[in-house]
Amino acid sequence: MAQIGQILVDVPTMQTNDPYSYAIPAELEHQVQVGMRVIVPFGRGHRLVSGVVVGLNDVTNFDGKLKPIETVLDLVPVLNTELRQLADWLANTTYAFRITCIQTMLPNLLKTQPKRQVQPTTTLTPEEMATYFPEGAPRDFDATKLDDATVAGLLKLQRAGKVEVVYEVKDKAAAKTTTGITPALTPAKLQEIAGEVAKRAPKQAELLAYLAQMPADKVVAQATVAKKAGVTPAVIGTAADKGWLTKSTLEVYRDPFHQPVTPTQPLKLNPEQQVAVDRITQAIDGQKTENFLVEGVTGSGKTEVYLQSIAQALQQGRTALMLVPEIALTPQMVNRVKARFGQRVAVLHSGLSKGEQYDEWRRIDRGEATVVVGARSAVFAPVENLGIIIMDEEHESSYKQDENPRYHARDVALWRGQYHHCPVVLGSATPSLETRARAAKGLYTRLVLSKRAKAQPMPTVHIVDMREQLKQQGDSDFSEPLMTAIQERLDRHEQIVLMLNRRGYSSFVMCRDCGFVLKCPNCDISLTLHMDTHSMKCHYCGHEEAIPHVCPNCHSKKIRYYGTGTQKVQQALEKLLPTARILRMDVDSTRRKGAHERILRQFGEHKADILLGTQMIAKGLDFPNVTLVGVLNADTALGLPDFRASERTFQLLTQVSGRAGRATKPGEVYIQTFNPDHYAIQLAQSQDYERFFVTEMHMRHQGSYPPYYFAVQLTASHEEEAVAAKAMYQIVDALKQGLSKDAIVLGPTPKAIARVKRKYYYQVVIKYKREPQLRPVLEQIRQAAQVPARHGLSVTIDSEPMNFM
DNA sequence: GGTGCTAGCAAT
DNA sequence: TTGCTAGCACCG
Repeated sequence: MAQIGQILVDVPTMQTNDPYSYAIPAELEHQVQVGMRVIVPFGRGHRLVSGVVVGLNDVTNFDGKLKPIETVLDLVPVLNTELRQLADWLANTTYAFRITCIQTMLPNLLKTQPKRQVQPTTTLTPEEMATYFPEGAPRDFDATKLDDATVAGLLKLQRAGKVEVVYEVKDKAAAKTTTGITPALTPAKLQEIAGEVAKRAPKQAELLAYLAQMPADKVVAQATVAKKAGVTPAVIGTAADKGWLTKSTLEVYRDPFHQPVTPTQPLKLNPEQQVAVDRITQAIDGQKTENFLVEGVTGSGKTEVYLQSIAQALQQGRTALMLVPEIALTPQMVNRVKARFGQRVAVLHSGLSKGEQYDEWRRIDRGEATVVVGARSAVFAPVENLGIIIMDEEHESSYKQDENPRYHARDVALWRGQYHHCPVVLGSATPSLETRARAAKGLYTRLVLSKRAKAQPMPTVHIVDMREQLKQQGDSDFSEPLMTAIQERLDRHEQIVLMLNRRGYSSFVMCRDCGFVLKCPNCDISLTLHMDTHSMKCHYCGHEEAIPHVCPNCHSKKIRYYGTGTQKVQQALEKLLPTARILRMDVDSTRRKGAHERILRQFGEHKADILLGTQMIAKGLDFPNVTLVGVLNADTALGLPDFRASERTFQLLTQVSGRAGRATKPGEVYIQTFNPDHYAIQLAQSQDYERFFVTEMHMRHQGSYPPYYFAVQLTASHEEEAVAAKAMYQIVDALKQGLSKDAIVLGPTPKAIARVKRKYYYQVVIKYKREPQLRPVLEQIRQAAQVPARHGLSVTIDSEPMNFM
């Protein structure tokens, strides 16, 4: 039996990025296994922290005295070999701490919560009690939440030995339980007693009869027994007292799916779909790590290809993982998978409560669910024996996490595909340039679905030149052609989707006399007007203040609103079309849990004529009665200083256009723009992805951008601008010394939004093709950033960033 | 991330 | 000389 455990402690620092050795006490010898969470003492005090066992052995090269493991938190390992290896790989490629990677992979409830408290060791004076323990002892001791005087006072008492600090590590993992029932006697005996009590206690007799036919080794929930036997829990209680049955604690799963779904059968495939399914299933059968790009126009039946490929994997006795963007994880999508695979499906996404997430995770971990559908973090689902991994809407930027570890789910999916020798299928109507370029190089097998499955025509796309509109009819959010088209649909009782592109655009307050714009006191951006709360809000830090009536700068009363928010558009639209029923969907109207689904359901039931929303309406919606899509401002994102601006605009316009005319009725799209000649808009009109790809690749080549170059972004932030800037200049020096002449180092520059949450941001972008020294140089920068991190300077490294701004 | 050690400094 | 604070290495 192993004497020593290698533990990764839950302290995210450079020095603790390698495991520490701990002694395994005799009583835990048979409990501790690799992959389990433990609690260990750490540091010079008696602080307790949680950790994860990453190795067991009998020797260690640490020659000090080992501390013993305090507690084992798990009965079964929470991380298998694959996920432990994956965590190491992730830490290396994203420059994140190993423990942070592990935490990211586990469901929320498995993250432990350390708690620090203080309690008196001797009798304190009444004054001391009153100042430091007004609510009694022990009390919480969280230095970040207490004022300095209290902290200093308590530390003083501690030095005097009058109080002590105690630690606790709370494990939040809790399975939901219910009372379970098992018969305590043989069926014959139960029947005998039933006969005896039949006259006096008919209910008890009924229960006994039910118990008699229950399988002896099975535990049934009390609620089920009560319902099936037609008795109240009280009767069961009496029966338990008489020794006829035993009660036990039964673990149950919280079921996030309340409505039953009608099962579906595989649909007939068109020739293109058939080829795709054949190629993918070949790879599944051959246990081959072959990666596919399924490039299919909206409505081409990608989902059916996914479902039939999954079916093949299941038939081979293997499992399937399907990733979708969070926003597309609507009941519509989930139901399609559930309808095909029923109880075998587990769903993971942020809409579930933490308890539900944990339960779904355990169903997967125990092999009870063999199909997993989920958003980004579901790529870490503990599925074993994977037969296929699917990533829908592969180009979505939400697959990249924008906090540590800054991983891209696509890379993780490819890693797991290699580990399991199974195909990875990337699907999109508008693949990311990176993916499409890799397919061109032969790294992915490209499968094209060019035809709409139900043979509907593609929608007709019109471009409305808003410069002309401005000259003719003045400043309005609605052009004349769009209004005519809307009116037509209203007359025909058809539905309309209107999209307001919010990226880089919002309504702000400006003074017409002096040009003063109301800005956030913490961040470097203007405040956004919110009519629902009648306030000005900062979208970066959440700062909120009253709407000014007088200009704070020149005291003029001519302070007005500019820009276009969804609320303002809704009001304008209501004025123009008083009879139309309008539903609004944006960050504000969907903040409450379930609001998103409710709005979509209402629209699906035709309880509204117009769905007005931001980007979130562009994805995955399928409403047959929608025959018109209007994009109010196509080009607001084009002006952003980001090399992906064109790609994003093209993708968004193509996607939202796909919402029109999905059934028998033909669809029309109106795109309002001030840049009608821009290639992203022109090619979105002709729905020509290939030409867009070629054009954009040319632009990327010209600018030495991905996918021609790799990119790493480094950011330094500090409350004082000079500190952040200085740190970044030092980093640039280190980069220039360590990297080859071929590496392009851009910056340092202040970020486009230089100040967020009271901190200033400076960044550098490295572009390179081959840079063997990159990793060691970045590791060195990371190491050097440890010390100043104590003084509020944070340095982040983002490999292949999604936002260049 | 938290801690006790150490150096440096001011109050006594 | 003592008391306190800031900076810092270290935690198994």
